Amino acid sequence: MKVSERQLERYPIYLKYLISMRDSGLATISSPMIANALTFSEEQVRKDLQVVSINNGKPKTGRDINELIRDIQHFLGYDNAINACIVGVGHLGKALLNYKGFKDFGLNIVCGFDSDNNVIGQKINGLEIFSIYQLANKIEELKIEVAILVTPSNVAQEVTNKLMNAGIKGIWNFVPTHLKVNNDIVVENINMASSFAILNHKLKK
Amino acid sequence: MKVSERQLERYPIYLKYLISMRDSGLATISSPMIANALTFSEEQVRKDLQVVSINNGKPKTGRDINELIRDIQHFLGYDNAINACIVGVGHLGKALLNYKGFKDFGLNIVCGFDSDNNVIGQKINGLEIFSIYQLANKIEELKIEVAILVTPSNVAQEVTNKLMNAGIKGIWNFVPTHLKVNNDIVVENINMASSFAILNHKLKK
DNA sequence: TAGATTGTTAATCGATTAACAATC
DNA sequence: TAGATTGTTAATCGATTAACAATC
Repeated sequence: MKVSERQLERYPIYLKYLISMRDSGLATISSPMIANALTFSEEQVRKDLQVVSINNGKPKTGRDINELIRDIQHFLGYDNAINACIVGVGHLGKALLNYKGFKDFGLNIVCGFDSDNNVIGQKINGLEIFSIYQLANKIEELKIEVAILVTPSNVAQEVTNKLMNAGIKGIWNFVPTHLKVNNDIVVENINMASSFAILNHKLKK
Repeated sequence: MKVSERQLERYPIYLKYLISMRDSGLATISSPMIANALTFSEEQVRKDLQVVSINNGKPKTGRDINELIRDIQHFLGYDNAINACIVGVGHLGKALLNYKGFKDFGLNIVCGFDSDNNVIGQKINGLEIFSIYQLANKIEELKIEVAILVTPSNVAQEVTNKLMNAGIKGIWNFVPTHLKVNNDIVVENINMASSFAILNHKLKK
């Protein structure tokens, strides 16, 4: 079963909503109800949920909400956490080191890296900051698969090259720079400028 | 001329690349060259650039790089800055208050808001933090159009309601919660869980 | 001139929406 | 039973890619 990226993006949104509904005491939920709450179409919700659900829904009642939550979490791999590091301990890097939400989606931050001697050796939120020269060692030792890239733009590609040499598998790139990587490396971008372009465009009409 | 959201997301990516090429001394650039650098298809690049360009490209040479930069910046509204505020001065809120990159894309952060008396009245990066009770006043006084929402999840909707009452026009939502808003309010989400779902999915196959 | 790149029009591809019989 | 919701199959919609004549 193949899923599109748009579709993948929707599952965490379903999940958040379903958890809040469960916490407010709901036991079952229907696609039209979810669709209405999240302003998706009900056909889309039904299709999306079919893809991840082990059991069928029941006509007239919908789906068991706990089962659905479990199925989505499993599908998204939340029960199989990935170790990650923060690369670049500036304002945003520090904020991400302190962010509590990552473990909710199976992302386990184990340390940070920086090139600045003033931060190397420090602990932030209990996580040690290592020198960029220790990348290869620590990635292997701590079984780090993903680097969360939050360096200044001008060094992003150079650091990316180091990460590739150090054996990283994926890069979650918060830097507004297009990274060139080997084609066995997975890159996913958080691009604030792109997101804001949509907001701004909608505002101006 | 209508543009899709996917397309809008690409323009800031073009822009970053074009500026770096200009800074390295290039005067003109062709669609195939851009396509190759950013791993887009050349047809797509050509179509995208046609939409925003005032002048046509020249067969065999391509487009004037400065003109192209100007056209994209104008199309994205970067020459018509929008005032915004940070709502919620936690780790991420502080990082965004300190972030230098916003003004590059026409976003002018003018202040922050929080409910915690320990931060109200402080200045971060020269920007004053006001009480959430001053929302309506300050939004009018400082001509704030956009709120950058970085509160805890559990108060996001409640704060959103306050923002709507205070006359906000757009919300850039960094909180992983689906916001219910009046349909004259523009919402754009930065959803880290959604982005990570894509990364994780690609990693696991 | 030859050839790379352009702009435009047509074809393909993929995702969303609609339709509808099945069923709890 | 009646009716809401399901799963599935077909239709539509929109975006990307391909084709190709025009041109610097």
